Amino acid sequence: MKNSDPIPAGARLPINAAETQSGRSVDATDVYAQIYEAVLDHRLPPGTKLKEVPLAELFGVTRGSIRKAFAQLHAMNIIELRPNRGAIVASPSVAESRDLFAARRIIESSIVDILAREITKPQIRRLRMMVKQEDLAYRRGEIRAGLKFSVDFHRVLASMAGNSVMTGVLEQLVSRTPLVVAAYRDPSQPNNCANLDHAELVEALTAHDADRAVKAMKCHLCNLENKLNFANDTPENELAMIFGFARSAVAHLAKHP
Amino acid sequence: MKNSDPIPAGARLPINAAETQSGRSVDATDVYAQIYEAVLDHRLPPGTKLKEVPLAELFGVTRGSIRKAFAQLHAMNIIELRPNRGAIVASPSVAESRDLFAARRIIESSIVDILAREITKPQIRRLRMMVKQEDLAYRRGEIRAGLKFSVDFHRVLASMAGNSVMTGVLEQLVSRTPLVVAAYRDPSQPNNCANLDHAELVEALTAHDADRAVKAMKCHLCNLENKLNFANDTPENELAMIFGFARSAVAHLAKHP
DNA sequence: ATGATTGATTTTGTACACAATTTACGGCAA
DNA sequence: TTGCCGTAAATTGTGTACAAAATCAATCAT
Repeated sequence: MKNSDPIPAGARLPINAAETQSGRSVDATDVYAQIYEAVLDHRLPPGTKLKEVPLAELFGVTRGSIRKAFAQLHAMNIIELRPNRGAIVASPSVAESRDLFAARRIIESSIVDILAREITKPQIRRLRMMVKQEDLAYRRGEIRAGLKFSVDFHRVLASMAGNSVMTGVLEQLVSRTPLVVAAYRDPSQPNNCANLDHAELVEALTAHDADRAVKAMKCHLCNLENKLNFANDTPENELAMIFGFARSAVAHLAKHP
Repeated sequence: MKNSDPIPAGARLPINAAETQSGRSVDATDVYAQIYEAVLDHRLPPGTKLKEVPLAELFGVTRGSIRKAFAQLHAMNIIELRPNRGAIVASPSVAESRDLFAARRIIESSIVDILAREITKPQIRRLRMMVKQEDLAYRRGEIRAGLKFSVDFHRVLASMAGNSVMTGVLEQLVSRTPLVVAAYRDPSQPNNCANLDHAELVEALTAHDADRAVKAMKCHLCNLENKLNFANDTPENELAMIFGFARSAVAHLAKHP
């Protein structure tokens, strides 16, 4: 075992080499999507080193494509790019994580405020359907699928407000959120991500009650944030928890195993 | 004249080759900054084609560095990257431009709302100084410098609110704004960018009057937007203006001369 | 043991060359 | 003229090789 794999075993990316039987070839965009998905459902925890050559071989592409994907992931704040030291999955600080939720509260409040006034019947139907799908997934125990529906709910909400710039902004914030959850998830909490909150929000929108919708959104985001455990400054760091104090100095020992 | 230059003559980038006498070498980050600045003060109008080889020679770097800078500029929505067809300075549509201003109203309103409550004396001093500098620049006729101060005022405001994520979001929106102005500027309007609005905003913040500050910010952004001429769908297109109708069909003829 | 140093190995950064694609140009026919 | 090809030039895309840097491991001194 001379070349220890940077990607945790048992948390493999779901790629069977590249362009094997499927015929479709893999490019930088696909690499981006695959890595993003892996981060989304916590198969790549924060701090994981992403080496170019192994990834290139895994996807069956050249290092150039990997680097291009890296650049995009970096632009979305999903990975960190350290000069001459490669890429690692970003591990957002506590402050950054709180800021992220605060930003989402501000932006998504505005979105539902707008939407409550002008939402249409077909849009309501679509939202109801999404909530139902999400619920179904969680009931079935399909946590990954549920999580994706949950995230997409917010994306769709944003796009319905009809402001392309706001949609783009929220896309970035929503993309970063799973990373924060991965970093600070409290194992004692259940992870059926507040599906009831989504339902309540849709009800408020149906009633065209902007205030209620805004309140529902803020509550929802606060609920999400409150489920996290920001006690220790160093995400995914057992040592700090064990010894009851959190220092950056000891943190990196546990982060890069 | 066999190889017509894509960069308009007389609108040259302000680079004297690269690493000539200065000693400091030029890399992708510098390229990014230079191109961004050129877009900021309208030396590179929307639609301008950015060819890799000429730029690489101009900056004295390899094409790779140019491409890296392109990727970053693309992530900030400053240039458009068309597969196999190179990069052009983005020309935001009317809808996108309006959305941008709407987004800024929402986000910057929240920022000043927060800031009005917790702004400190030193922060107020700093803002006053910036307004003064800006004013001075415009009075001297230094439009470029004034514009930069004007933009930085919003950046600093955002950073003072103390939310790093919001700061980053606003950075993107602020960066895109000069592009919209370049695309839809009304030549009949003066371009001393509403310095009085900034002063009023600082007054409101000094009085810790959140409502007044929010109103001032919204007014300011509306003023900026109203100065633009969205009449013709095709930015920088004289033909459409001359003939009194704006069609995409004829637009691209004028956009890529 | 602990810490520093050196050399080997791994990993990232970059230049260059060639392939693929698009664009520009000129001739030819309607 | 106007429109339509076909060729040539220009431009972008990509793989490869090599250079630079950082990491790792073993050794040695404290």
